[in-house]
Amino acid sequence: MTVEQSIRDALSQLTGAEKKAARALLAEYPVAGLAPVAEFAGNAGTSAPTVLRFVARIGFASYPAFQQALRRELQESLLSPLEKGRPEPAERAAPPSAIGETFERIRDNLARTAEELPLAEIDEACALLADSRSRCVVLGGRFTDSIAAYMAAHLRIVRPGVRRFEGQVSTWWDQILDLRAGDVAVVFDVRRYQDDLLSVARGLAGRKVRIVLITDQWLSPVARHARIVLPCRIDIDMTWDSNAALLALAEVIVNRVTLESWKSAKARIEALELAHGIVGEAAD
Amino acid sequence: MTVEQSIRDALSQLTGAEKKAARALLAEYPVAGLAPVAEFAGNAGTSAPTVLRFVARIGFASYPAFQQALRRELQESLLSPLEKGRPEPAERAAPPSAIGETFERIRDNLARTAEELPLAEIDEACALLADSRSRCVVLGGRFTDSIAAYMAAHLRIVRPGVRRFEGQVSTWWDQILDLRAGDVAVVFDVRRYQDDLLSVARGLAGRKVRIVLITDQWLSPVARHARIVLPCRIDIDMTWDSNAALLALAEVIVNRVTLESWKSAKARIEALELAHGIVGEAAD
DNA sequence: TTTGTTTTGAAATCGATGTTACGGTATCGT
DNA sequence: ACGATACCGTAACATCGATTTCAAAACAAA
Repeated sequence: MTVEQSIRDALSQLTGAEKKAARALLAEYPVAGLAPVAEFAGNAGTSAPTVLRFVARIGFASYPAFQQALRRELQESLLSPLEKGRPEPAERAAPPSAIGETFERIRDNLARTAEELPLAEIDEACALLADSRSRCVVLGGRFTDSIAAYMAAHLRIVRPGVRRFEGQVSTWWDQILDLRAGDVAVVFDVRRYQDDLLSVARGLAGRKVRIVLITDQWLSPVARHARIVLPCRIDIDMTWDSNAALLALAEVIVNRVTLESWKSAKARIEALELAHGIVGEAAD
Repeated sequence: MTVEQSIRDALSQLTGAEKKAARALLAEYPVAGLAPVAEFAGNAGTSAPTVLRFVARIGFASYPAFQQALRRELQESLLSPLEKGRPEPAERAAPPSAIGETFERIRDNLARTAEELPLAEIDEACALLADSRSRCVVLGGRFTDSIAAYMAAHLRIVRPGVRRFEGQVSTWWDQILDLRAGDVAVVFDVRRYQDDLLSVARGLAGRKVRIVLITDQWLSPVARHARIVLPCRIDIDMTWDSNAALLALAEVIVNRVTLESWKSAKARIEALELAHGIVGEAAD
């Protein structure tokens, strides 16, 4: 039994502040534990006594004993460079929990989606999006709107001319007027297909806007007007569908587009980092 | 200049007993140096003062300083070799099915996340969220804000009193005043941690609001103020991180909460279906 | 061998670190 | 709202470990 496992096992029985210590250690395993207690505690945002109670709880007689165990483990793992950290999922006793199962289903959806997705279509979609001469709008339905937002937030950084349709549907029509033939629209729509999306899509198609549709396996009616259709698996047999595959697909596309238009993308990313980014770095 | 190199450079100028120390360290690098001086000296077959002279000779002010350097180095080398600063996508081989591979990585993240997530913590988080007496706010950072929105859109249906913090950060402070002790906040924050989120979290904690933090494996600083911390894998070794695991986790939680508070949830869902839903069905 | 120099470890010192005791505070149940 | 319980961090304490001193040992040169 490795120390890491002991911690994960005991985690649920730990008190609040002890959990802080546990998390800090797991986040920087095992180095965090090799520091003096005070430093460890500071890192974890708690006090030294709590850290000591924590190591006692996971079964060590003293802090030095705990550190020795860490060193010992570390030495062994360094000897077999093959190791590379990941424990065999087999040896991990995963009690068949509802939660694990749900995750499993979501992963399955991802796998099937990846299998079934027409690669050529994705390529074409990425090519369309990488062409920075055209404008680009992103929109989605009731729940998928968030995913549209996520994608737009990234795309906007990579290339110019990205807009998102949000809020009142009626205002969308005004914005459609700004679009020209050859522009690109990314539409998210999954079951409980919304007919306002459909009519907007019709409007877009009317203005010769190319539509990239990201939908479910049953295909939104928007497909009729779409240049490219990318179906994802969303069913997980629970109250709510899972849109994780849509998000993953959006991420794949964003990364791909970033690569394809790296030259301009890089410049934009750096400019934005300067104006916006550094702020977050200091936190710690 | 790594410590190991310093040693090799200095090796020739060391005295006999000091060389013993150097050899012992190189033989079990860097673990040997993480032990207390006496142990190190014993291992090397020499005495503590010699080890100290050795450490001084290779340029450290003290033994603790030397150990700190070792830990620092170790931590960096352990950070999955990927992590070190983002490589230029150009130099990255983007062979045939880059797309399939990316999907693969995202799925891997989901798998590891599911493995490493503390189930008990999720249970507790769900219990908090299923308690409809408390109010509940959802918020996220630059990119994760969309995921917050997604989660809020679902939660809002399942239970009453769900708010989302969006738009101008300054307006959040007003809304915090509406919250009472025992209310719940779901905070999404991943690397490039934003310090406005941190300060808001601090504010929330000050008002005794329970914070459920969904973050990455390196833990947002918000963790200090969080009641529950759920770390997800986000690294896929590309320009952009993948937040798919966060979304999946949000979905898992939403489904779980829906089940737990099914009685009230069912009524609300049906009511909303009537007011809002049927519209989309006909389209096709 | 003897002398002067360098190197080394035993022992003493000093400081830091782990540990414990205690009082305040939050949390939960009544 | 109130009291009981558990939890947590401050502060005092004790121990261990890093550092320094110094004298003996090893070595080199005469």
